[in-house]
This record gives sequence, structure tokens and C-alpha cells, in this order.
Amino acid sequence: MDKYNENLTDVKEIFRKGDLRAIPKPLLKWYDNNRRILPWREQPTPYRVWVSEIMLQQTRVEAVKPYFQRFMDTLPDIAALAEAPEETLLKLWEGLGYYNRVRNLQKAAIQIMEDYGGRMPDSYEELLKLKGIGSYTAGAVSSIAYGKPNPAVDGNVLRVIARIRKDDRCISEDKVKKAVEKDLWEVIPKDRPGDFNQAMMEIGACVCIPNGAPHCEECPLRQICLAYEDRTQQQYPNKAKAKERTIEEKTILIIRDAELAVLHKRPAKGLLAGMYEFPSMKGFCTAEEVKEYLTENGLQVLRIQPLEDAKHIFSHREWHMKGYLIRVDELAPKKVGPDSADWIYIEPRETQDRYPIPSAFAAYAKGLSMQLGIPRTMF
DNA sequence: AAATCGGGGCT
DNA sequence: AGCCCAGATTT
Repeated sequence: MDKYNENLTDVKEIFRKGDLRAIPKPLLKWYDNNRRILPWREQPTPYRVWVSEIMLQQTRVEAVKPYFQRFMDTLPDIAALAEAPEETLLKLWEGLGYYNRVRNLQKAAIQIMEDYGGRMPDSYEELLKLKGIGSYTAGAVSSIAYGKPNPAVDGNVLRVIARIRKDDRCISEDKVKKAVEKDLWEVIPKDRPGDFNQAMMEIGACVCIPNGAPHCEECPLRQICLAYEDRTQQQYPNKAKAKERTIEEKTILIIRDAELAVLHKRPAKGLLAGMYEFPSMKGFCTAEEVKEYLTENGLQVLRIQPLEDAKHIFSHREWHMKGYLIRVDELAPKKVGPDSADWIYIEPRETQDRYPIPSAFAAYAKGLSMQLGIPRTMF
């Protein structure tokens, strides 16, 4: 005997398949029995919900887990967030990606301190005015933290709804998302809006999954679902396919003298803005070309050691990288070349806990702790 | 409306 | 190798 049968037979008598009004009752019952325990669900204060929702944008739950508690421990409230140095923010976000999220998080914290007396606003409209908060996050915070009946429509919800209704519209289009938000507004239960929104996403993430076959046999909404009726679940949702990636070739330089290594802070705008990286050259360069480049920048090269090739894939770009570990005689005093002017010199050991370096350079960050095999007596 | 912005896990 | 993820902002 199906444990949802009772609900579903009731529901079937009242609503046609595909009618969103049939969703809340079986969905919430399922959620009460199947919800995951997540750190930000324990004490859903506005600040905790907000931070978690920003971290979760385009990011899986499992990826966020190790970041969330550390962030809350370091910056326990909005005031602390508003005052944190950018380095601290980026270090807390290092490896999570989309680094503008954390800068916008701080901008919003400052807005809240200045315009709202340090208290997170509770209405959908006021939340929307905050940097980094769009329709999804405004709906999530207002419903989960404040119990307001606003829908929170993310990729999960769009997929679940598309399947239930056999909706062919392209979910990448803004107007489709807006329409779904409007439709859910009519349906969202006023007594449990936060649970409803989380349950829709939970169903999408755990049952009505995007890659591979969804687990329809355990779905509390299968009797409502038009796609399940003719087993066409995997044809939905309709989504525009991703643009092709461009490939970029780079040569990464790990430059060291006896004590220091070289890093470079990326520009404030664009890809990986404000993150630290190793100096690099465009294209695949030979050891001779690297040596020539470094000589132009006022360095005396003692040894060049090739490192393994590496590849890093972004959403819309690929980096194919060669790397060299380079030993030079002395770094710090020399600032003569065209590029070396904005190099910074750091102790390799402090790199790991002071400078945020994106995952793209993970294969070469190891080079900081490697020995160069040049006996000190040589100098 | 389209482009930009990360990183990782799964098929 | 391709897809997608508790999206938002900029162009």
C-alpha cells in the first residue's frame, strides 16, 4: 500500500493532472519525512538563510557545506560582514567560484547597516533592492526566514513544474520564470511557504533530478505529473544549450628565489576579479622564451624546470596550461620590467592562508612548496 | 536578449 | 565530453 495513496486519491478527485494546486499537500507530507538535515536549516535566522542562499546560487548543497559554518564563525553577523577586508571575504569564498557573490554580499551588508539600521529587511520588495539578491533569493529569504508567502523559483523548481505540466517553454527565458513565479503565487500555502519552497527544491535535487533518470517511483507527485503519465520525464525541461567554450593557452610561471615567490593580483573586474594568481605568459612558451621574458623583467634565471600540463574548464572558457618552476637569484629589489611592477613577493608558506588563489591554479600551487634542488652553497 | 561569471560531480 | 547546479548582474 502506497503511503501517499490516501492523499493522492483525494487530490485526484479534485484536480486534473498538471494542476499546481494539487502539489502542496503531498509535497509537504513527503518533505516532513524526507528533508535533509542541513546546517542553515537548523537556525534559519535571516542572516544565515541569506548567506546560505548566496552560497547556493548555481552551487550544489554538498559544495557549500564546508564553507558555510566557517563563514558564520568568522563573520557571525551583518555588522562583521560589512567591515571585513576584501582579502578575508575572498579567502572565505576561495574555491566556491563566482567571486562577485561575496563582494555583493558585503555591499548588501553595508546597505543594510546604512539604510535599515543593521536589520535585514523582511519584504520581497526591500530584499530585491539589495546587491546580489534577485527574485529567487528574495523569495527564499522572505519565505524561509520570515514566513512570507513568496515563491522561490530556481532551476529545480522550473524543472519540476515543466515535467508536471509537460511545459515545452524554454526555462532559460526570463518570461517563463516570471510566469512560473506568478503561477506558484496562487498555490503556495500561506501557513508553510518556506517549507513549500524548500520542498520543491528538495524534490528537484533528490527525486526529480536533472541528469539521468528521475526517481519517479518514489515521487509523491507522480500521480499529478503529466510527463510521468506517458513516461516523457526526460524530455523536460526544454532548455537552450550552452554556448561553445573558447580555448585559451597560457604558460604559468612559478618564480622563486631562495626565500620568496611571486604572485599577482588580478584586476578588479572580469574573470576571477581580485583573486591572486601566478605570473603567466600568453600561449605555450618554451623555456628559452620564458627565460627571455624574465630577463626583460630584470631577473637572473638560475634554473627552469618544466611542470606537468594542466587544464581548467570554466563555463564559457577553457584554460590549457603549461607550467615552469623557475629559480632566480634575487627577487625583491628588482622592479624594472614592464610586468614585474605589479608583482608581489610572498613567502611560499604564507600563501596558503593569506592569499586567495582560484582552483584554476591548483595544479601549480603545489610548486610553491617544492624544493628546487639547488644547494645553498652555490650562491 | 545575450553575455559574463567558477567549480565540481555525474552521466 | 556534455550537462547542470537553492542565479544575478552587466552589456
